[in-house]
Amino acid sequence: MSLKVYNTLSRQKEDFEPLQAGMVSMYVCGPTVYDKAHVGHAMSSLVFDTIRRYLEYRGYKVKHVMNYTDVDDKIIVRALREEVEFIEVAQRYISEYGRHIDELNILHADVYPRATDEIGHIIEMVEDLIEKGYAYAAEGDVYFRVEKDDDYGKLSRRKLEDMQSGARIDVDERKENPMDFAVWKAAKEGEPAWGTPWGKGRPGWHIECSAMSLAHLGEQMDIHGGGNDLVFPHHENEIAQTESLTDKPFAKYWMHNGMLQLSGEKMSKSLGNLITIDDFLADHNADALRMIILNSQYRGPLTFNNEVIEQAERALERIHSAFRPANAGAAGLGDKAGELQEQVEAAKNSFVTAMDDDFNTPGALASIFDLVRNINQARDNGANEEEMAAAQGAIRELAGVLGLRLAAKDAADVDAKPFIDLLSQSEKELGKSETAADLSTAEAIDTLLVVRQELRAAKMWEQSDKVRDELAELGVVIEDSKDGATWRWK
RNA sequence: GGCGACGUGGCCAAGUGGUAAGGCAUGGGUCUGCAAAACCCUGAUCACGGGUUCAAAUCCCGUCGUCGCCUCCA
Repeated sequence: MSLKVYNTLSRQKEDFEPLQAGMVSMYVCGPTVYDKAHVGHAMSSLVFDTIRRYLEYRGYKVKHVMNYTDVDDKIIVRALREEVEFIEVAQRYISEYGRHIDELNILHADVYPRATDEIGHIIEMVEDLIEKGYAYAAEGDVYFRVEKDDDYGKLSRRKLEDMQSGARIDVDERKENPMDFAVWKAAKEGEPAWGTPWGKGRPGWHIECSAMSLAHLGEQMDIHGGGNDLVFPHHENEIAQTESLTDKPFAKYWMHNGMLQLSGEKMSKSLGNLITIDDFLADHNADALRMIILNSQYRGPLTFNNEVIEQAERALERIHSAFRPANAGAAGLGDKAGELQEQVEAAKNSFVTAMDDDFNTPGALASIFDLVRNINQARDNGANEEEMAAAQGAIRELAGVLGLRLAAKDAADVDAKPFIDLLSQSEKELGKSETAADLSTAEAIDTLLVVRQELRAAKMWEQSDKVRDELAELGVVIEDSKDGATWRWK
């Protein structure tokens, strides 16, 4: 069993062998913080969180770095519009993204470097590039000299000639080659700027990641990740800059997640067809978003729409069904308990096999669903709590590797009043004296079930169904069985 | 125009040479006063056309379609 990882650089799945045995360094390009983050950003963070979790499950010690781009044109534009300092805009959205990371159950990176905190490193790097002839200053801007870089284009598989002929960019007279890109930008009046030997200015977009990864992970790293829209020019340029200086392969494995598709198009700020993370979480659980992402292979495009959200929520309910308690009076599986244990082993093995194949999360989910079925079958066959516990623990463990919380709603977080009202109403109809009004939510629901049972015993179907219907409106599902009724949160 | 990815049952989606995982939905059944859940059963030859092979969804060529990048972008 060995882990295979698809490397954008080679366009092939390769055996995963980190530079240092047992250790993995991983740098993921984070957002440019000029606006609210959308579910596409979340997808990237969730994909690499899952990769990290699995690497850790496989026993690797992972050093995870995710940067924030906190100075760029769009941030500056926004700050001017709001009449605040650019850093204020950046800080606002960095704080917000940090909150999303927790809401989405994404493990914290070891470092969250920000461009403006590392200007010193960046300037040093630009100086080095100029000194070695890989970059040149022109009226305060500094450009990378692509023709000096023999293998420029190797990541995105482009040739300089092809790009020049089809390029939609304006030819800048100051560039030696139209494809030369800025590593440093001269500041215009009123823009944030830092002093350098070639004038006041700010970093180009690509140089920050090079400088920060160099500072935090060294000259080489194992995994460099991001959305596949970053392959060119961002990552291509990072490679050009960094390898020109170090003369060593920058990242061993380049990993890119596919784009989330909303109504057939990439969700992006410029297209204006985005759903923010806040929008999504206002109506749905974080597990639902993760489920959608896990259901497809990370490299491919991801269909995102209301139907898919609904399907993911139903699929989660299915996983939750494995955690329902044993049937009342379960006799136990006895000799047959071994079968469930074998099924647990089988599920774990197929989970690892799937994940080892370039993080095939849909396959991993299939293993979990198979085990869910096995548990439910065992319950139907009379398994007791103890017999189900190990299998349920395995579901929790494997789902946890995928970052699913599977948290049950806690009755203590729900206001008891509507349930108590419903209870006294029902008791009135039954002609009973009313129960004390200081019940907890859970107690009120338990008592409602008792009352409903009395109504049913009296064949007062209309009234008993009303209790069920009204509880359903409050989010409580009642399930009858021959051993009595149980309830759960929908 | 250049580069790249993709097209699998109603929907989402694995599978990249030996006759197609999983989830959602549908229909039937068990259970049930009814319902819900769970469980059982139920359906695809893999965009289209050629070719290679004993054998292809899986390799090659072509066609059509969708999408991404080439400009800021997860």
